Amino acid sequence: MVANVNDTEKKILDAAKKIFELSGYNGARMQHIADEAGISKASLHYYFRSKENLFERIFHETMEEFMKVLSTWEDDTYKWELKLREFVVEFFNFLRTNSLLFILRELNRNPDLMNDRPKKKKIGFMSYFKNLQEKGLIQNFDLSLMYVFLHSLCSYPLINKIIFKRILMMDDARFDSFLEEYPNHVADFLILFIKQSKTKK
Amino acid sequence: MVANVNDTEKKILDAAKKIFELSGYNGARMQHIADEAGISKASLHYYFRSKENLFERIFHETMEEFMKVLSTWEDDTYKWELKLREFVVEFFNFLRTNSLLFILRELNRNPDLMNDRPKKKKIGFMSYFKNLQEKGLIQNFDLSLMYVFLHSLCSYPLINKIIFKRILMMDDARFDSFLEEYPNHVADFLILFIKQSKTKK
DNA sequence: ATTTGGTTTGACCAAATGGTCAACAAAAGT
DNA sequence: ACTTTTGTTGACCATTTGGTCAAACCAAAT
Repeated sequence: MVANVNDTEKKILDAAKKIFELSGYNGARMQHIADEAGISKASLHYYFRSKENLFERIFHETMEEFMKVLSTWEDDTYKWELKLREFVVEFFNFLRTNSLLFILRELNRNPDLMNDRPKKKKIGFMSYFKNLQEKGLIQNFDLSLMYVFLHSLCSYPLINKIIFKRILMMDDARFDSFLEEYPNHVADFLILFIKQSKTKK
Repeated sequence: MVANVNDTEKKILDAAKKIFELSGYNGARMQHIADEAGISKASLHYYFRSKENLFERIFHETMEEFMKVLSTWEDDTYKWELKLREFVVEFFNFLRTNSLLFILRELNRNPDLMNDRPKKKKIGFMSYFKNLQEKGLIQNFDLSLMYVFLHSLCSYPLINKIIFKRILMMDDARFDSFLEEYPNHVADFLILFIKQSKTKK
């Protein structure tokens, strides 16, 4: 029986994402991807002309999802403390199931991957807090710094899991329960950071 | 003229570190390493039996340097705020010239690389602050959390350079000057974090 | 039943790559 | 001077790997 085209394509994309994330572009083998998708290598090449081709598809789709989560800063009526906490929790959970290390590794290998992307119009985070600053609801501190803090605190614990577990002597269960509470601590911390910040530039 | 053995070995290690950091284990080519070191591929194999062999040498040496910097918490007479700030600045500058992404990427590829290592006796950071807590100089908050914060804030901006530059719309010069002041902001933040922390466990 | 057009695959290929080896070169003993 | 040990290398090898292709397969249209 011949599977539906889109079905096969989906199986390939799922398999490819898994293998690329696990092994990176250079470590991934077309044969492994084919095996994982349950098809022949020749079929794989029938759907995607080349490894490069397939890889770029996966990479850009992952970036797309990533950017989508980052742009959920539409102004609503929450207090900003709540909004920030909600974002941190959501962002963190997204990162838990999407390998950011994959993105970083491949971007480091080939920075051009970034240039291929369409220019992003606006950063949700930036305009949201700029707005608060203009309204005088929070102090006029450096938003770039806070952006970097936010991302660092959310991303790094997940890509550095192995080392943290080892150094903090936590087994998987302990570390997982640590991660469970973690985003709320991050939110606490960022809120504190904002509230105590003095105006400067 | 035949170069000194140790000299050649050094050239190889330097070349290998450069190539491995740039391309990762799977992306690195023995020929490239040989070229970079200015010797033949056969000579490379004369000094290091295999790629795996050479790689592990580089990996463990890098880990060693890394751990050395992390252990500079010998108790001295500084106020802890000063000590912390000094550590952050030093650690951050170390990270600027040593690719941590390399470590993370390869550890992700093969977690056993960590198990090969001799067990580390003590984490300088932990005992230093535990000591302060026992003396009642700081509150009794969760040190693991602060450890993760410290590392995340120091490490991530450097391994995520490419994306941050793009999103914050900074050119190399702007981003470099941002990084110049950065560790002091991190120190400010961590000090604030410690001072306002309530006792909990 | 036959044709048609898309899908699937085993077999195969050329290039790349880690690794070997015999021969040679340079130092170091003697 | 000579022998031995240590370095060095071009040529070569076996395997892996991305990619191709002709033949087979299959569902739907005729």
